[in-house]
Amino acid sequence: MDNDQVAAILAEIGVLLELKGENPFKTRAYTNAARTLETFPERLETIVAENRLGEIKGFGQALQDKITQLVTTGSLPYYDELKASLPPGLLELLEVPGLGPKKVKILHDKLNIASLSQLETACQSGQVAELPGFAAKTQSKILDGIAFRKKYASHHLISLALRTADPILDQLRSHPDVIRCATAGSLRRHKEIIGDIDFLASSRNPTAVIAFFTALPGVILIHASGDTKASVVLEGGIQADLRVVTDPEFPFALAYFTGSKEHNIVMRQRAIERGLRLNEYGLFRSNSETNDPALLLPCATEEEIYNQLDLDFIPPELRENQGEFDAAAEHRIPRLIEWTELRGSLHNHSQWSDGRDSLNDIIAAMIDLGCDYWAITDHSKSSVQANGLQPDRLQRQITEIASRNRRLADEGESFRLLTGTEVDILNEGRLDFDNDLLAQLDVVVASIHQGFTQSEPEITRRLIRAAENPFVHMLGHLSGRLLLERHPYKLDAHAVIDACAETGTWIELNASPYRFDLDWRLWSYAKSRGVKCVINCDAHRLEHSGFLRLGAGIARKGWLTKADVINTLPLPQLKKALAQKRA
DNA sequence: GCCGTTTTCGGCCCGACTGTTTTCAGTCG
Repeated sequence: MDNDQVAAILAEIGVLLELKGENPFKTRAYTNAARTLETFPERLETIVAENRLGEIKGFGQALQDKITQLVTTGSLPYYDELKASLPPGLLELLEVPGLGPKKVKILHDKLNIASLSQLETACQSGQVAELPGFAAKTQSKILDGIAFRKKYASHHLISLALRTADPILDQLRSHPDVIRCATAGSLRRHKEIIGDIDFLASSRNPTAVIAFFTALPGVILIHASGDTKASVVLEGGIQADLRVVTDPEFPFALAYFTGSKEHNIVMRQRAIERGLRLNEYGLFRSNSETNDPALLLPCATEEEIYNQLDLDFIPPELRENQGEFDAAAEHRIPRLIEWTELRGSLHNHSQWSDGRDSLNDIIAAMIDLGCDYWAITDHSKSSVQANGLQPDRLQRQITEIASRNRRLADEGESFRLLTGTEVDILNEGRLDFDNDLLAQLDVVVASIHQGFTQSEPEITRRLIRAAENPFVHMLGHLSGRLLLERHPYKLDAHAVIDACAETGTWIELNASPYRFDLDWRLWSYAKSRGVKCVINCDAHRLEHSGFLRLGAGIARKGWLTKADVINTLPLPQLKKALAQKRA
């Protein structure tokens, strides 16, 4: 079993223990261990073989034994027994808003409810309202929650969340009672999938701001509305929370509500170690219970809060408790890449295959955007569904791009189109074009578009063979996932990264918000192996050039700097880098 | 289940809101 599989099982054990009513700190130990493994840079197989599990913080004897069993035997009787002791439907009950482990346990113990449909029936017949701790209001809230769940997704792509949040942010900022306003939470941390949108505002009149927010035209449902906090559902089904604080409290609240939860826990612990108390209202001297203003250490910005805790500023994208505290304490937080440092994209499509736009339109738009170059990497012949190019059409496209570039040169324009292909990786790792043809192209991206159901060793081998081809510059969308739609195919990403390191092959960070592939959690491993990143739009229409910005956000989450990303290079240096593998 | 120079037990982040309660438990973030 690999890291992800073990992490998934530990996370499920955490939830199952919660449902059993176990000690919450025990359940947290499993949840924390799962989280650690999700982003752990080394392969568990290696760690177990070298008997180093105990060196990982939070991995005590019990967890070490269980993980070792999972990695070496592929199964864990403790988990199987735990799972068998509870009906599988209980897990989905937890997804109903307002239902936590305690209430689910009561529903199961008293009414033998073990699925969403059973819960719906019991609510409709009024049985749920009779239970201790439940009443009419809870019952109808559960019914609303089940109906809502049928109608809307609970998770959303960051691109949709940004489109939803930006206009609301503008409206809040224009309200006369709002002093400062920002988004926080997973949106500010630039997670690829967003559960809800968190807004934070400072004001002397929170009631007015809350009233304004809950009355916005996009609000279709109000979950909760108090003096300083409101929770609503917006059109499209995204939940949005607003918290209103005083202006001096704003930086503390911004840090607090940006999270992540795991990051905040460490922040609080650091405060306690220094005889301080940190919460969303401030950083206070002494451990007294009250938020006494006389004991406040005023901080005008988030950076000052970090400094008070002997840390350098930690950019929101890194606040996942994934090593940022050690780095910040030792002044090792890198200067993360900015999207404006990107000079172009090396994986894009045109109307020659399944893109929408002509070469001329692409040239005009990308010059307008300020790019130095833009590679046209249309699909290869086997991608019939995407109108992939036969070799003769690709030859014609090479000629046409050359003539466009001559015209650009004549006009004194420095922008250039680059020729290229997104060549299919076929079975056994053969490529869809001959090396003779690939050798004529500026940029070769190799990607898998078929044979998704092959075994992990087969797919891993295909990708490694593609990396070994001297004409392949980079591997495209490595895992093949489509966020919220399609799981990645099975592959050993660490082994492929190792092969890229050995062959000098780059890995794409596909910046389409449906992909963000390679996942940000794997970039620190890739970086540690010296593998370079290319942030590509995989543009199929002009507006997809906006993905550069989103992709840079994901690269920042992966701790990448300008030097780690190939397409920050100006054209002459890029051409040298492209020639390097072939030489 | 984890952790530890106040160490093998007794802690483990903390506050807002809701609903069901006659003072608080559960959920959420």
